[in-house]
Amino acid sequence: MFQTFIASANTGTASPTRAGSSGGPGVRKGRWSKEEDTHIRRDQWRSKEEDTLLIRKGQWSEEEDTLLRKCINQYSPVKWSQVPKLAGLNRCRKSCRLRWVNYLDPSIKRGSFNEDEEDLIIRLHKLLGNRWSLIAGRLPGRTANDIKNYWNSHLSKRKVNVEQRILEPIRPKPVTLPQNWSWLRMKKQGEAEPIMETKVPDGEEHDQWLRMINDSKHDPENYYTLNDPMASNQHADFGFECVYGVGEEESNVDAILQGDGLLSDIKLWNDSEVE
DNA sequence: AACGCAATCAACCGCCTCAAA
DNA sequence: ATTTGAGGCGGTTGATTGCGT
Repeated sequence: MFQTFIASANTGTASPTRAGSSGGPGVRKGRWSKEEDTHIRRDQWRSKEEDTLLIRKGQWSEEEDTLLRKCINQYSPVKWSQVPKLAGLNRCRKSCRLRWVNYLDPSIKRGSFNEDEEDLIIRLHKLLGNRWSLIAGRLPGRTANDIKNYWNSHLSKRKVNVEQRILEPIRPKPVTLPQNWSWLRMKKQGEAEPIMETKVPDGEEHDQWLRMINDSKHDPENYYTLNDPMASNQHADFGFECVYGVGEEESNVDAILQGDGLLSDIKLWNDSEVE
């Protein structure tokens, strides 16, 4: 089915113009050409078992896609290390996995990102930085690779803009909140710049907010002191968990997203918006 | 039509973590 | 305690595509 090629025993390379990791004069470097790619060459990701094989690289053919789809559908859940063998593919496990998770998985959403998704990516990137898989986890049907590519090709162009609005990813840290509770202005400790603005919710959402705060009061892990922000004009020292919900980082993010209403009014802002 | 440049994105690379041996 | 294998991740590359000249 695939071309075979006898590799050099020393270098393991399939092309006479290529060498092993040590390289050397006259040796071609950089991306493998299409022509070279028709040869089957070594794969650095491979396991010991795979080491005995000559693994294909480069663009996937329709035939390979079909084999991989068939294999996953038939054997799922399956160990990726077994996929090449089961599928009859001369690809390494990692290549198979990547092809599936980034392209073949039927749950993957194709097409351009809409405004909502874009907005969500910006907000999540502000919170999480370049943790693409976490971000992808909150955009159904989108892969980490797609989001990363989209960020790098589209959103990073607006980086200057974004950076004016977002000073840094939010990290749990104690802050002092001002007396004006119609909105909260949080400041980075020791710095003057406010990093975000949000409104304290009212009505039922306010009750939810207070419950969350009260619950967290009794959590010995919390490092902040707490006053009821709506009950008085006192200052209160908070950790960001207080705003986002107490727990692991992920659940904090969930709190932001699920608590729409509680926190949907999170607003990125620049200096011109500061009172 | 031909060329050059920029943008896009699939795929590769190297590293990390974790579990099992 | 150490080694090994597997899965997963973010960064990067380079082929392809699109667009302007």
